[in-house]
Amino acid sequence: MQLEKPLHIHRRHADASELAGIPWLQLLTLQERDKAVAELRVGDVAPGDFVCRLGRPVTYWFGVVEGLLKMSSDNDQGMTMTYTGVPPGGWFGEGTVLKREPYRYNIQALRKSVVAGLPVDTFDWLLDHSIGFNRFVMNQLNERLGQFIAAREIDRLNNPDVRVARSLAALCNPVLYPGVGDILRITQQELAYLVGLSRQRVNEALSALQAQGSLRVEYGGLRVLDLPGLRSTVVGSKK
DNA sequence: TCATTAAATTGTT
DNA sequence: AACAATTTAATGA
Repeated sequence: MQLEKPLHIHRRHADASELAGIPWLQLLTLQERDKAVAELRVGDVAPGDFVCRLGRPVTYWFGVVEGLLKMSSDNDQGMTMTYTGVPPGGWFGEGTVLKREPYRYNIQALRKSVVAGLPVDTFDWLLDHSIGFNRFVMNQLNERLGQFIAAREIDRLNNPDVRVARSLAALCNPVLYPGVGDILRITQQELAYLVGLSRQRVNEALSALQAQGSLRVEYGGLRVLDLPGLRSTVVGSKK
């Protein structure tokens, strides 16, 4: 499977550009923000590195500043199933942090990435003190619920083009992943890995989606032109 | 800053 | 899975 890599990546403080990539900071008051920034840590992770592992105690609430992570889980047979990718702007694990449960999944870097972490105690403090923070977390939980329902549907789809379209739409969710914008930085190989198809098939699907005008294929990424169109893509064409 | 080279990504079979 | 073509990143003058 995968190599065991060091788990704790929190190293330095975030610089200005990294702070700008953390969506919930702007919802805080100055005092709250100061405290959060003081406790925030960022670190670089290499492809294959684990950000958190299933079963380990919760230490941080994590977010992606740059790069791409993969959320996966191992079933009892040791098979790894991938739930979703986590692009820039995505924060995850509120549920486990809230309940102080062990992580229920693995988070692994798909490529070289910058990850930010907020210590659980600071998370709790913000939850107790900040209206803006509460609103963000609530929004996040609600939106993620929708994502999981959509993910189950995607799993049942047998048409590769549609699977790719829906998965892409999920990765471009502006609420969960505000750091993405209209260009999603992801290679066809990475997308293939997330969706569970061959790179060739993904390439073919992307060409079809480009022909239908939903996106444009670019080097190292995709420009999303019609997000609703991606979501409603059906076999053959748009709904 | 520019030119050259290496590495990464894509399109195709 | 392999290959060539294309794009980006890295290097050094």
